[in-house]
Amino acid sequence: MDKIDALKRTDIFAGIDDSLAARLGELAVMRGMEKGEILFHSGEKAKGLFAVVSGKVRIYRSSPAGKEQIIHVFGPGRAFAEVPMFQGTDYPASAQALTRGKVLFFSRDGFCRMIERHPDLAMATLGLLAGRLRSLVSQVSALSLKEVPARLATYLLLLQSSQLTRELELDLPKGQIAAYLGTIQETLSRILKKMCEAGLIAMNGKRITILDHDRLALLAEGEEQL
Amino acid sequence: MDKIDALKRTDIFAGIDDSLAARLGELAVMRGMEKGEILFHSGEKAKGLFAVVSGKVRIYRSSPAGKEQIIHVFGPGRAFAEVPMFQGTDYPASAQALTRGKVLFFSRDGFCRMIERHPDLAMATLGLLAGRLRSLVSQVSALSLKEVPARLATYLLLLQSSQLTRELELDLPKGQIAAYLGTIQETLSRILKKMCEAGLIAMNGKRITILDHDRLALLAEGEEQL
DNA sequence: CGATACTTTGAAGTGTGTCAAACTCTGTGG
DNA sequence: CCACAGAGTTTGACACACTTCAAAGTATCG
Repeated sequence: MDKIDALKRTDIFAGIDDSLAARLGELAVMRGMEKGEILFHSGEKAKGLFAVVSGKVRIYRSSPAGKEQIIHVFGPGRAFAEVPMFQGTDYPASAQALTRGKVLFFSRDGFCRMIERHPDLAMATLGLLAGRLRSLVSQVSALSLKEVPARLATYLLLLQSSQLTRELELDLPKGQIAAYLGTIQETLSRILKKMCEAGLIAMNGKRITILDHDRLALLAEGEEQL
Repeated sequence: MDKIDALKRTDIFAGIDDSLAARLGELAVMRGMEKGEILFHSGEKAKGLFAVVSGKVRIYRSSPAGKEQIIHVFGPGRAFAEVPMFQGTDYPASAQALTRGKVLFFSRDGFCRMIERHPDLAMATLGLLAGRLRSLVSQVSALSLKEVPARLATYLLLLQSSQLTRELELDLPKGQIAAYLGTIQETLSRILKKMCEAGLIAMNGKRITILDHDRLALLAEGEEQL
């Protein structure tokens, strides 16, 4: 896939006009990534902005003790590392490839100059940041207000909402999902088991079927317990 | 309450500087809403951004079958419809006033025009959102990676960094601080006591003195325990 | 000075993390 | 095709940080 095509498929640059796309294309560098590869570390000086072309990238932070909290997981078409473009200069979190794939890279200076000159690009970026802000706010409240079962229920319902059926396939290994939910594999495993026993879901490896959508929603709201 | 005041109390524009606030203030329109009033319908083209000044607004979607799903309920200070506003897309959900109240409205056209005329407004708003994202990222990771003592230590050091002396005054009732740290009054109280006993701080009501800055910093990093 | 809000302290209960081990699945190479 | 390695997953026993519940103590303000 060529660069211009790829960048038109990203959330930030969707809908831009051709001449601008061409110029951004000159700016962009396509690069491959291997599974497990670190794209940047938290605290490092930001060199630029990324957009996923193929594969998956996780944005996370780790504690000295080695525990990790996943902040986001981005798939094709999603841009990341925008924050240091506009505030501060170092990455607030680390990025690692979850799979083999490709990313587009835009250097910081070039991108900033583009934004200043093109108001609609600025608007698109504002939209992107506003969306991120929203998801982080709900992540914060979930982490501090809800217990793991409620967070898991929310996650399952979110995954399912993008499906047509009552089935869903976990898009990440369970350990990664646990890290996203702010917990660990073992706890996740136990809670999934409880959910099965309670008749809320059925599980078969990575495939999960929602059996009782309403009670799962109650659980997600914290109005009911497991 | 006047417009400038109100917009400074909103989540997205909190911490905005005065000149920017003044310019946004020109753009903003304060309007009343009656209980039950529909502010916009899902699928409508986004005309702008709202922020609740007083009262409550619910964001909901209704299915073809007539069933309604409430997605959010927003109270004073919360902005909504930012994403579609910045992206120029349709409203993905509907908004209805749950109570009598007031909202601030920022029209998309006006905002766009202002951005075109003042590119620095775009950069400033981007910087604002980016800064909030940065702090939210830290909050998310702190909640799951650090224990309460470490979060509290971080908070104290943050408060103190804006002071000239080693003393600091708690800006919120302790119950509120506890909520911010993702815990409860009682726990906070106990940990403060422990910190006193360990000689890290001295406490006198709402006034706290940092006695051992270095060890507090180690605690905040999770490198040491209480 | 009394009422209300805030804070502190104690005892008991619980969700979740830790450690350790067994188990399953997948793909690889002999 | 089987055996093996390695990652991912599940399970159990145990420890502990934190919450809950309850009550007493302390500020603050009319």
